[in-house]
Amino acid sequence: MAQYKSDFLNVLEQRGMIHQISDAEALDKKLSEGMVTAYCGYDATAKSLHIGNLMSIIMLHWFQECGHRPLTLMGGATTMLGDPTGKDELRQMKTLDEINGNIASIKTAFDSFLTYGDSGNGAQMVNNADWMLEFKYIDFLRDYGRHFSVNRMLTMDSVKLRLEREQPLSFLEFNYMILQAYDFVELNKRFGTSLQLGGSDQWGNMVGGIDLGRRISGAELFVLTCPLLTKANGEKMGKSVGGAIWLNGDMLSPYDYYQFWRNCDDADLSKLIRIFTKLPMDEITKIDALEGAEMNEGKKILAYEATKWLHGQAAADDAAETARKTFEQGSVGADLPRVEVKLAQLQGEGVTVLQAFQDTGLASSGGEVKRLIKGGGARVNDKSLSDMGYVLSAADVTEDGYIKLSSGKKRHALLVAV
RNA sequence: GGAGGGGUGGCAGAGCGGUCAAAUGCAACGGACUGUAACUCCGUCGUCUCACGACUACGUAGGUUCGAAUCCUACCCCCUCCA
Repeated sequence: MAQYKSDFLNVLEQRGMIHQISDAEALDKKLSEGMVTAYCGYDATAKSLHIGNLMSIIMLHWFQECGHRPLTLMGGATTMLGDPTGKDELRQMKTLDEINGNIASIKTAFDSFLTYGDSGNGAQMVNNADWMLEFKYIDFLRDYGRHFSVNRMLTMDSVKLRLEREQPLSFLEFNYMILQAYDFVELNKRFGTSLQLGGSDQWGNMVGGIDLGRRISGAELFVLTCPLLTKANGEKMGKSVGGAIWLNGDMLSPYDYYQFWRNCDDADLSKLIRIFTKLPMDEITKIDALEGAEMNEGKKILAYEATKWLHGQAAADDAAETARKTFEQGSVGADLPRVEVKLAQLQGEGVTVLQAFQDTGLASSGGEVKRLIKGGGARVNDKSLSDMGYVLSAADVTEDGYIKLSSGKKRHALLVAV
């Protein structure tokens, strides 16, 4: 394991977050000599970032923690181009309003990891729409286009692989690396940014910025990538029952977020806890030593710490408590998803389980509920349900005022009588 | 602009006039086993009824057929080669 002079690189190294560095030695030197400004770019395609973006945010966190200044670059302009990769006929171009709304919404997650401020090493949020929307095509080509060799671009993995597999590659996409390279140079000009962080899949584009910087202004720029987050079995990480693991609480509840980490593979625990919690290394080492069923304790710590970091202590406590009650006591926690029903309706015609399971989001169609019941995975108040025509009535409401519905062992929801 | 190939379920990828709601793999969901793990095994996997059956689906719109994802026409999109 390499030893670095700078705190930042040492921290990342310890936590297994370094994949490649453009010039490790020179960067290390620079970082140890004084404050450096670094950035990482994010798309504003959704209202929330997801777990795939989290590692880079955490890199920025440590960066700031080590006394440097992080910038979060929102791709306000680049997002407007839409993601051309999708095969959908209607590649949805986002409107400026949508994008700006997304950006505002996304920022809430950053706040958990970075301290924004104008002075010292306060983090700053910037938006490439501020400079890109005004581009004049001809000027841009003259000033920057000439620095890019198509021959070279064709040899980059992102392009080469696509061409080899005979996959379509639009001109738009082909330009992405140029725009991204330009961002780096612009940020260097505006903020003295000299380091770009990102995922290893971005390496090619990021390095493009180094070259451009050298040609345009002779600036010495660096790039550092983190490994791509994959599960031990090689699958991409970041999906759960409901879909993507969003960082915003209104897109994915803290409880679900907690459960996501709680359910990680044994083989990933050690890796994840280093990256996604800020536990000191000596505690992490202890957790590394856990074996077999003991690892569940480690996973609880991972889940708790990761949730705490993102959603705060109170939310993490609630999530942990709900998980404990639900799984260890078989009772009910406050954080389980709940849906209201009118008491009068329960007393009257009642609610079919078919409907109830759909209302609570445990199933998306009547057929799915039926299959669930057939397979023996549906439960009402923890009692296995076999009658698919069953109608919930007031009699099913527990003394606490709800009906607990479960799909399998892990997914629960409450129907609350009001 | 010319020639050819193609658009099928979340993805990949068969089918090429009826037996196709559409093989197979992956993903997903449930069950068993467990440690709220992994592995393995079993079941499910368009909607509605769930028993039969009905309906909607194979780029879009028409057409030919008793009958089409499969044939024809037009349109849209993608790919390859030539110019």
